[in-house]
Amino acid sequence: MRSLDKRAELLRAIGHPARIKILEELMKGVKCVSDIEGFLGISQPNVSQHLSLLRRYGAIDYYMDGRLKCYFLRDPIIPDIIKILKKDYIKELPAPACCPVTKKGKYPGTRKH
Amino acid sequence: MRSLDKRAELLRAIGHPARIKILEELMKGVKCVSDIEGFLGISQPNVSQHLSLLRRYGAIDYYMDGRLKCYFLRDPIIPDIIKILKKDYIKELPAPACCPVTKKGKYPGTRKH
DNA sequence: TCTATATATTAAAGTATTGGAATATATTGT
DNA sequence: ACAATATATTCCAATACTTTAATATATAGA
Repeated sequence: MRSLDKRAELLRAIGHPARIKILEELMKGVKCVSDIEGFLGISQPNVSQHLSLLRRYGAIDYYMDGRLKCYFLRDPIIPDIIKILKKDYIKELPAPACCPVTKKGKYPGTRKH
Repeated sequence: MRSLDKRAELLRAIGHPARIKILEELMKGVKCVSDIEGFLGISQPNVSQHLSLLRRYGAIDYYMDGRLKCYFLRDPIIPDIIKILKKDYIKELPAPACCPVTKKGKYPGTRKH
């Protein structure tokens, strides 16, 4: 299992609108840099920076096809996370039942709200 | 479905070792602030700051029990993400088959690696 | 009401992330 | 070898995040 630090790192690597969009598009299939530049609408150097970061964290990789770099998903956790982010959750988790026991013990006072 | 920006925001809210640990512990049950201070081993004000951030993004909430604040998970996406982060993935995603078609078209040159 | 306990807030300082601009590198076709 | 295309890198200013330290607030019990 990933260390706590690696888990945090991974979430931060994914946690940028441009990078989430890149990963979502890569889920549909391989894309070269100019494809990505096309749907992101940001500068080419900035696209490269985001791709480079994602690759640094092992989320994606690429191979050369002529002079194109074809990027694809590499870390299998990515599709799982992307799917969950798109999921619709109808309601909040149920609040815990009255007066659960914390380490300090169930406080004898009355619940305020 | 959450907007792209909200999805990024959420991942960044979770993406810190202390906050991941907090959420993991809250999955086991309600915890008050001093419980959390106990297992994180960081200062009480810093714990409060992390809790406040998680609450600002709707990930958690609390109720009062006497003078204790009992924190619990609120956003149902949290357990799903925490579970995935702990999952063991044995191998990388398979590299795409040779010469897939990108928007620019399948380049006629030879693959370099 | 006074005190102790539990938690929150604020400010300041340090650190990391981001995007723009300019430039560099690599590969193909000529 | 040269020009054109595709992508990467570097540097920098701006912004955002994190932590520490000090202080503030709220509640319960005496």
